[in-house]
Amino acid sequence: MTVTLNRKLRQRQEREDLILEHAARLLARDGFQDLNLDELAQAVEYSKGTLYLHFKTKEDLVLAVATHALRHRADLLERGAAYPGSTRTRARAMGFACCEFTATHPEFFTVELMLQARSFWNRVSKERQDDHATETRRVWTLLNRVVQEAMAAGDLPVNTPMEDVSLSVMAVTVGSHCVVTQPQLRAVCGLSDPAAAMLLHQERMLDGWGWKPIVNGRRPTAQDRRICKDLFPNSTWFKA
Amino acid sequence: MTVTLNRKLRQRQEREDLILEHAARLLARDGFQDLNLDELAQAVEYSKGTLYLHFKTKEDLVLAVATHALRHRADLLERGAAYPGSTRTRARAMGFACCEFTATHPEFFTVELMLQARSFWNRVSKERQDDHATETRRVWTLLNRVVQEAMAAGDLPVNTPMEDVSLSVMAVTVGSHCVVTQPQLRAVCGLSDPAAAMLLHQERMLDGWGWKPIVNGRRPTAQDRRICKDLFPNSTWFKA
DNA sequence: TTATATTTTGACTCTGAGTCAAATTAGCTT
DNA sequence: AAGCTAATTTGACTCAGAGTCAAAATATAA
Repeated sequence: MTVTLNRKLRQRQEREDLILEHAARLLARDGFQDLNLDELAQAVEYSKGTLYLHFKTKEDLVLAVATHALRHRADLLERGAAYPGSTRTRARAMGFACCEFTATHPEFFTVELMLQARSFWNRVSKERQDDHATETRRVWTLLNRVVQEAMAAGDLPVNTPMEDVSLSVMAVTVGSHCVVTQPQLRAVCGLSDPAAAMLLHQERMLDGWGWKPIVNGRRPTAQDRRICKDLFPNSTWFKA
Repeated sequence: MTVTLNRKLRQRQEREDLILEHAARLLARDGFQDLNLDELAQAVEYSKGTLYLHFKTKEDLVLAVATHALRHRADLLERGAAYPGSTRTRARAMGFACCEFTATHPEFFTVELMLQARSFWNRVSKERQDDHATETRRVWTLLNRVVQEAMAAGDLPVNTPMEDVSLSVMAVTVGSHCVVTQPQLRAVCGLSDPAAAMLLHQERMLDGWGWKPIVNGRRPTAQDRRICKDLFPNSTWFKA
């Protein structure tokens, strides 16, 4: 009885994961607009009707993909935040976590930008909204904690507005991705490595808040290599 | 003969401007997805067919709106860049220009984010692509020039990578808007004034590059008020 | 094996972008 | 002004794809 019910729930969850996995792949390839639910149904070998047993709308499905990715992002950031060393070292480790994340979830930022649209949130179920809010809060809390600790450790001026620091780091992260990804702009400026640009901008932002730097020079690559090796041994994006 | 032709071209341009004006309004209200071309046709009192005499696709139309806004943005930034004073003062004036711009063109950043999508650029005419590239280049050149001058004036360390500075400023600008506009995040962090957040993050980014600040304190509002009064006398967003 | 409940399906509806043959309007000529 | 032709404008139509739901398929119970 309950055994059967459990198995069913598990199977349902497995199917949902399968859908999300393929959806993420197609999103990365085609973007939101060109994501075709008939094609997705074909890919997962279920009917379109079945997709709608899991998700209220296309937007709902895509939000689920985003939240799934965001959860992974929070996980990576947690690993970064736990790296031994000064607060600035940990901040950098979190920067690397962002790089690792963008490499493993190329669909995320594309989708993240959809989340701006009022119309998007109107078409989304309450539960998935809450799920997304939960993961957002996780990331937010994580950032705030490190900023807090930096102030406590004297690595950041006391009375620095904690929330502004966190917000600015988030802003520069998503913004770097936007800017570096935009085709028109890439044509104009020399196309730099997205991961490197994101890291660089994050570092300058932290400097801007007066966060005590790791070293005075600009290229402490020895430590960088170590962090990457320790935290993300399979990373492909790290250019030493 | 030529007189007639000129009049026709002028009327065509006027009609296009009318369409763009209404499209911008509807975009700000509804976003890209919910912008309805039947409704737009009704609003401008022309048929849908006529819209398609001007624009290849919905994306083409929206890109035209974006480019129109971007041109205005470049104009405002030019005014900011020409403000008398140190390079840092001018940089701040350009920050105010961004605020003025977001206030007057609320549709822009919404649309700007569409420009990430591969599918978007596939559906757009070559000419409008070029128009957009031109204005993008204007903004880019403007930023680079100020950065260059800052280095020449000794306000920025020599050998600062000019393009990285410009890119980071663009990133933090668009990123701030993204982050502050996203509903989920606004719920999590205290909702701050978007214009203020954007300015603050820009300033910290410039500090991060070691751009010599205007004063050492955090609130040089007397000069701020003067800049705003001089450049954007009708601005509604400035909170002194 | 049959009856009933649950799950899955894909043909269908409906919306809205994009098209194009027909209607309208403007320009020219007598 | 009337008639003719070219240019312009139109809106009913097509088509793609999101979302629905009655019917088919499958699982469970008796």
